[in-house]
Amino acid sequence: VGETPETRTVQRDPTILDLARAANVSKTTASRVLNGAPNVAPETRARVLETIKRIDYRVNAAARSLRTTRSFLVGYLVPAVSNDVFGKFAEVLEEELRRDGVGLVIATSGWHPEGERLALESLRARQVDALVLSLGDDRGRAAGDRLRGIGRPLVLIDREVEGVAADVVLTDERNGVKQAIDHLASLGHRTIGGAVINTLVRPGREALAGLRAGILEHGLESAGEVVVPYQRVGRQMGHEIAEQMVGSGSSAIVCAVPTTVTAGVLERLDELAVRVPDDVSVVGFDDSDLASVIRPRLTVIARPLEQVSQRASRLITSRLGEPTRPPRVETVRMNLLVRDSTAPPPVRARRLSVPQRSTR
Amino acid sequence: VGETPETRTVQRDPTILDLARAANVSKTTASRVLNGAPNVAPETRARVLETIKRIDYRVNAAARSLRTTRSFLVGYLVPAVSNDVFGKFAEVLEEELRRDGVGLVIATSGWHPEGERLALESLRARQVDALVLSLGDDRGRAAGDRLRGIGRPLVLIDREVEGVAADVVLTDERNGVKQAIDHLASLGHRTIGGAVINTLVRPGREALAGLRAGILEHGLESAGEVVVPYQRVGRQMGHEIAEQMVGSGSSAIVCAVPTTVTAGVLERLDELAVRVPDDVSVVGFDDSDLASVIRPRLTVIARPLEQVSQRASRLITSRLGEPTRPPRVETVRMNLLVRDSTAPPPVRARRLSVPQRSTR
DNA sequence: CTGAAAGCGCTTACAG
DNA sequence: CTGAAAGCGCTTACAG
Repeated sequence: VGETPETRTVQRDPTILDLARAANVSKTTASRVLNGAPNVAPETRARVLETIKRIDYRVNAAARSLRTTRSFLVGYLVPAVSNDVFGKFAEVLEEELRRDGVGLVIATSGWHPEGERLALESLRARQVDALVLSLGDDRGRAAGDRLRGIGRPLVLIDREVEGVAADVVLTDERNGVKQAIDHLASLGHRTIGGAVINTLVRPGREALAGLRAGILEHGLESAGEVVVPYQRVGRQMGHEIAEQMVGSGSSAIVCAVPTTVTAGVLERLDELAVRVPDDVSVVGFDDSDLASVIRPRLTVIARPLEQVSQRASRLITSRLGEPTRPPRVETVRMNLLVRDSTAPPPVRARRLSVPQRSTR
Repeated sequence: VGETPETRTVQRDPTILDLARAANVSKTTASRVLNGAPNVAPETRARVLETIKRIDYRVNAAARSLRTTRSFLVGYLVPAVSNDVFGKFAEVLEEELRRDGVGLVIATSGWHPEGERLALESLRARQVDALVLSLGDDRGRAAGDRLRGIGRPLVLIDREVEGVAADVVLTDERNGVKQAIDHLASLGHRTIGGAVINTLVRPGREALAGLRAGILEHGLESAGEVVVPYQRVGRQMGHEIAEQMVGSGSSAIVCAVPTTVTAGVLERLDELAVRVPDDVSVVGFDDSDLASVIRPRLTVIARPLEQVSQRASRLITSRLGEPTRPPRVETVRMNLLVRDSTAPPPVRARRLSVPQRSTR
């Protein structure tokens, strides 16, 4: 009542036209200042900048995107953000991208192929400028076909998909597992069992290869291999691993699996009255909050999680700036962190392995 | 060479005009089908739908946003997504919102006020339709002033900011802590210490109130209160809590703090050769992967994390559909989950408390 | 150094 | 049930 139309229009956010008028310039000049273009007189620039603050102007992201065909959004497809490792990836990725004014949209697959398809679709619909992918399967034909059709820059984390032009950040799990076995062998272990994440993803394949290579190289005996499907990631799976490894007389277990699984292994070993590391040594995988809370303090082979996501973010930035450059593959090393869950094998076990040793 | 211009234009995504032409309708009709408007002839609709599939059309999000002034994006401001609890919130939130075709953009504050300001700013710039906030401080004037200026629907998770019209999902930490104390009192504990998250946030204030009320109600003795600043969330803080509580003769510690802190408490107790639960009982807060991995299995008061984020997502949906409805406040209860970290106090301690009992 | 004008791909009254 | 046209808020050649 009694208000002028102007005062009632307060709700509407100021547009670039409002800004231009308030600063007494054209939209073009206002836009130039907004985008840091060089050809603007210093006083003009200062005046526009001051006006931006005064009227609390911020550019309309949708309009800018429509014009530039860039959404300034990157999507991250991930099995579960609540997972200790993927959560860390997401966190660092977002921090890095934000410096370039790029936002991170997440979509979770829930560890399922169909969920992954849906998540990917939602990210495409969102018209992200690039995608970072922690896929649940990098081997199936479906993965490759689907990815090829996306038409946006792709960064794969620890995955290799054939026939897809993507930038890739790899971790050397093969070497990581080898480090673990070197460590165990030097402690005197002769019979070693291993659990790896499913071989549909590269870390599983590499860890398995490292396991076999290490055992062969040191002339050890394998107490068996367990492959963990994504859908079975959890403590229960760990229980089964523990049972199998104890059953086959392993004095050390390399757990190249998510930490919840390793926690299940320890849990079951404890229930079976098998002491760690006195009776059995355990090596975990990755060093997150989760691992840090487990007792005994876990000896782990750890991916440098921050480094992986930093590299992923840099690959994105460089790719967005130079869309046609050839795909890049970067590899980071894993680190063996020796703590309290590994020790020399018990005397009994050592004795048992002696005859085998001399047989060779 | 020799290609027609058409074949070279393959890169460009089809627009609604391409769709309309291919389906032999107008842009208007195409748009109607896209948005499920009712007034389209069944055959027309079928034809357009078929064409959408055939040419793999998907609507340009930026253009749609520009027209509708909706970005179909919700922002989640959070101290750290790698945190077990916030990660879970983010995950469920994304799953729920996706059903409504809404994406989730995250921004992390790194537990710092300045980081929070920046994160909030980046979310605003992203022009999200609504914001979900896990703030680091819901008391300071800054929080309220900043939030009031946002001009977008707000959902606060476990926070209360005065003078801000926001929908809110609360957890009843006061009652949760009371449940823990009831439990401890019924086990025979007479001297109880407590640690709570900082009182700049509601859970800290409520937990502290619950702690005091419970101790008073049962006529117990307080072994002291420790308040944990956000910046000090970590195991080291837990060490200090353990030392203080042991020093003041507490036979039970209520840890209404992030699980990493509680893990630090257990760690230090172990180093001090104080057994849990034989010498001291410990109650943790929240039940995540982190808590599930700690030994002894933690008795906890737990927020129903999925429920909290589901409610948050529903509040958003309803708010977006009905922007002017009055703000809603919903409260969920905490659950006491009794496991292995709580037991009757040691006999010595029980004896000590007897005289006090009879003195009353 | 500055500005007028076109156009990005949609949605939505409006008219029929 | 269908379509022509306007316009959302920007950026970017183009001209001066």
